[in-house]
Amino acid sequence: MALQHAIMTALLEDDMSGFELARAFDASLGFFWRATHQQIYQELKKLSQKKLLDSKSVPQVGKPRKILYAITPAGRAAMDKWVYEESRVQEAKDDLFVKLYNLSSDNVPQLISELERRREQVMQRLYLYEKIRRGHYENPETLPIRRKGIYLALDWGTQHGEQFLQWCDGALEMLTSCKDMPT
Amino acid sequence: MALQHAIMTALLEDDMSGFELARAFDASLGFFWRATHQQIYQELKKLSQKKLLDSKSVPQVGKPRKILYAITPAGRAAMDKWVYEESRVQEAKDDLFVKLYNLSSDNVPQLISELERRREQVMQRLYLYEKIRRGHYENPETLPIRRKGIYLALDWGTQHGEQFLQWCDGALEMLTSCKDMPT
DNA sequence: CTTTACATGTAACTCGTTACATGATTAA
DNA sequence: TTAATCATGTAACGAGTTACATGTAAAG
Repeated sequence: MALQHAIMTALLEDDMSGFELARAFDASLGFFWRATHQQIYQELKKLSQKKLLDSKSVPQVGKPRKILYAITPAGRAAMDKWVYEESRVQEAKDDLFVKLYNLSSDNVPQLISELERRREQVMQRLYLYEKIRRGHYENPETLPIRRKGIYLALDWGTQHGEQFLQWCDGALEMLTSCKDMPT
Repeated sequence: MALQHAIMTALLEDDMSGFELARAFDASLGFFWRATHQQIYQELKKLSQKKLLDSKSVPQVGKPRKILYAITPAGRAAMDKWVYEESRVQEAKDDLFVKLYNLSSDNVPQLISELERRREQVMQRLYLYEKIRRGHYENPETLPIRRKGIYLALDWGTQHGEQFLQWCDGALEMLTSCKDMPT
């Protein structure tokens, strides 16, 4: 049920529409909890029904009307409570490693290209993190406390990405040597 | 649909019952794709229906009967095909970082203890990896190719865990200084 | 006689994905 | 008039979780 909490997290900063939330997820929170717009719209509806969010239709000039959501006092209380609760352990789910369990002389080239693809994706993500860091998190010690939390999350993302690249290089080396001298 | 593939991966090595599979997941494959016994039993049934697995009831002495599953030629073919397919990007889903986005002077102590809890869990996992490595993967270069893949997966797990510990220490330091001098 | 390990399941529910559907406004 | 951006949804399905249910056999 963390998507609901991720949505409310974003709404603590600013009132937003479903569409704006979807963009906000793409730009930041979604690094740690991905969501499609469909799911966001559904969860917004549920949160409204539970009175954790208020909604109002806002007409716009030159654009279709949007539905703005704002967190209610009950919503804030629910968030405070949630942060206090113990979260369950992160779930390990990644095809890539299951595929590695299936490594054979036949599929080495396939796994090499899969790793190269992942490597490229992770590098792109790292560029993005670097851009955000330079733009908003140059001096972490001087940030207000809320921003420090975000900084720490992004810092994890950065280190995690760098670690992946490092591992990936070693893995590619090993796989390449498998390909060259198959047994 | 990767749980089905993870199950077949395990069955490539050995015929197993649902119960044995659940244990195998706890001991190794589950590091990368967690599953409960309920889900495993359900997926085994589906895989049997699709003729990717054969099942037979095996009586045992001193224990209840078990249902042994074996991968069929069609199952092997499906696995080969799956490894060849492009896997979708890994899904980022972790409460912890969403909670960090909610950092405030009120919940700093809570997040500190959450991090300490995680740190402990990761250390335990690292001990386990280390034990496995010493037992079975001392000389990765000399392993048969399939085992090299598993080695690489475990190696990723190890590096990933170590990276987390490192990040965690930095994060705890920052959070502790927040607690000491609140603004 | 009680606990632990072995062994297999069902039902209800929530979460997440994919495909489909609609429509306004602006710029080329 | 066509494409791009903004904006909100529904329906069907598949994946995953939680709670519940049942029973055998060994060991203490």
